[in-house]
Amino acid sequence: MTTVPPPRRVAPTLEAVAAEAGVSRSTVSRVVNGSNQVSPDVEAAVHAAIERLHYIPNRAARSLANNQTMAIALVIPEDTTRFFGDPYFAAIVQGITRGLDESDYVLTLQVAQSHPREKTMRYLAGGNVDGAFVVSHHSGDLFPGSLASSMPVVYGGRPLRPDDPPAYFVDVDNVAAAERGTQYLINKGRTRIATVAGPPDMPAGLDRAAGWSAAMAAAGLSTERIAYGDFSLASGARAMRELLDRFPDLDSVFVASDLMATGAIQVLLERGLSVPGDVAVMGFDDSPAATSGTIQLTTVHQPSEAVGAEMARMMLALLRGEPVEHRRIMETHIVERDSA
Amino acid sequence: MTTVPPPRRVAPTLEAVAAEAGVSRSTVSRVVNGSNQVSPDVEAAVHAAIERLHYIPNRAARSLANNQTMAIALVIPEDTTRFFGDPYFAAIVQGITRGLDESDYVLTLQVAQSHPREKTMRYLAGGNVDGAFVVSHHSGDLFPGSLASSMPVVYGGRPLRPDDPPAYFVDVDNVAAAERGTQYLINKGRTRIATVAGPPDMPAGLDRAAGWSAAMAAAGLSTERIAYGDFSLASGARAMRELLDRFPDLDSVFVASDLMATGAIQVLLERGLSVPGDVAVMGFDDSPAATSGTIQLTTVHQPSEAVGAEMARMMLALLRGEPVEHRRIMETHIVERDSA
DNA sequence: TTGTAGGCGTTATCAG
DNA sequence: CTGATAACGCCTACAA
Repeated sequence: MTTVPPPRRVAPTLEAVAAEAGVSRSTVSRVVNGSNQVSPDVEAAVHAAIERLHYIPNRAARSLANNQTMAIALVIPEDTTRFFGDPYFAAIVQGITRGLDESDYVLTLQVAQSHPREKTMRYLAGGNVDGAFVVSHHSGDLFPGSLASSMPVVYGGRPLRPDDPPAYFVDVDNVAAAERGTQYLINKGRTRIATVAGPPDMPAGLDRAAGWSAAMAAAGLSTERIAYGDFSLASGARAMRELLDRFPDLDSVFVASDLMATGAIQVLLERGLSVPGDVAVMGFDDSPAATSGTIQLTTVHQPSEAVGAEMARMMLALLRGEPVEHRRIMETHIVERDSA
Repeated sequence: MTTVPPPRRVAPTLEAVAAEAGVSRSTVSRVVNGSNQVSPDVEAAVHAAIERLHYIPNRAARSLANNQTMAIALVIPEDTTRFFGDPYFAAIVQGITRGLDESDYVLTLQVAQSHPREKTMRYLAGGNVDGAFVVSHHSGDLFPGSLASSMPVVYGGRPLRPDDPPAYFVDVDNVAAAERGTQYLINKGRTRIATVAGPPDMPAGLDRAAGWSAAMAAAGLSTERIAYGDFSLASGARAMRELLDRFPDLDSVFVASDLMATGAIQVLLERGLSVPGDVAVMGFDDSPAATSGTIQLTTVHQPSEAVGAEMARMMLALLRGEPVEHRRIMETHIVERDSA
């Protein structure tokens, strides 16, 4: 049982440093902000004083004075558990924080669960951040363009809604990547290639299904063997069962995520089918899930953490007022392992 | 290619609202802060003005004036990917955000990767937050007591270091919970019960192993069948293999996390052993991982999200200056499913 | 019950 | 190159 001490801090201020160094506040402010208009000796003296007093600038005062919060929101429009259940997002967040490390910006977490999203909007609209990252399974269905007009917004993954006004985002070319993944299966001589697709209301789900479809069509193969999951392991298993029941003749499957692929493989083995012998399976992501199962996944690698880092870079540039291209597409490639 | 508009906001201020409502700033401030010293009609008028102008208080100004940041740090002393790879943490974060929802506090994410943790410390020491949540696999190995003396700190999970000064934390009784889980196996008639323990440098790993050990000893059973993992799925598989190699006679295994249990089961099945027939397996967590595999896990349930919510409640109380007990222990119970 | 006046710690504009 | 001197938007005695 203890009560916290009264809040008022006793941190040294600019003023104190100025006194200590025998100069004016303005001068201290200048050296703190790295102005080059200060004579070397004065600068040294100030630095010494700062050191001695352990001075750290007060963020609130700074914000108030120059109207910048030095904070960026990380908006997650859904349940954290679900969100982070997908290693892809964890990696993106990792990349974002890494990308912001060098800067003075701080990340504030905004979990906008369905209902109280109003609080989030008020927070953002209240000018409490200088920009926002939006990353989600259903990116774009939630954030009015009004937001983007008041501050830089960078999306992780292509927003679902039509591009008006054009949004900033970084993503991979899911269509092309899926096409290539499917082509790999075709090259291996597979012909009855099924797919476990992601939800049709998410860009990644949509695009990967489209890529599979395109590759199949181009090869003159049937595109009827399709089932949907929601990117979770369990849904992958479910979809695989459905596929097996409806198309017992399938000889391979292109799965839209490693997590789902893991579930699919479990079902395959459970039914006594060999992988890749009877059924080859191709994943997507190259997340930790790809190598944590019994069978190492052959999969389409996408640089998730790099996507996050790129988002950070984009945001920083936007914040500096530099011109920035709206979309940044990262490279993917196939990682050959044991499942196909 | 677009450049962002100049940053300066044009948000209405207290002043503007005052003018609009025909009162003074103080009065507006009072109604905004819910003072009861305002006559109903004036209050109504002010509210109307606020509504009309879409006024939102400026956080920086407020912070500056009353020396509170209304922000709480969420400190994660490690790789996000690894951190969120464990559903337990995702759930805790979920609980924290939920618990903070009603309040005006905001969460700032501090990923203190090994090296630049200094930045984090400076940030915290700089008075940029009013408190800090610390949640990690290795909680406690990193944060000097100095931090706790300058602001409320609430840990998720018992800190590893001796309790001086006593830290605030919420956790479950891992020893007792593990004991009960092991006892369940004993009650089922198992006798050669192995364990896949967590890392010995984490409280949860330590305590659960101790619980298993205690239950075994109390029943006069051998405590030699032990292997260690790091709470990841892959490590669970690895440990299970080791166990099988060293103790081919084992008839069950108490695993310190569902994720590891999932890996263990994969290995068991792979080796042609039936679960729970040949080997019963008991998990720990009751996370989504418990029900996402082929075999539904019997496991020790711990209320992860509630832990987070409780952390938030504790923090809020601390921030209000209310007396708060240092440790809050949440209940666990066994969930019977198919693996044991 | 309401208004006045300072101050919170910085930055920015202008003289010197 | 350096130092006054206003803001920045809000809170809070103190007065009225």
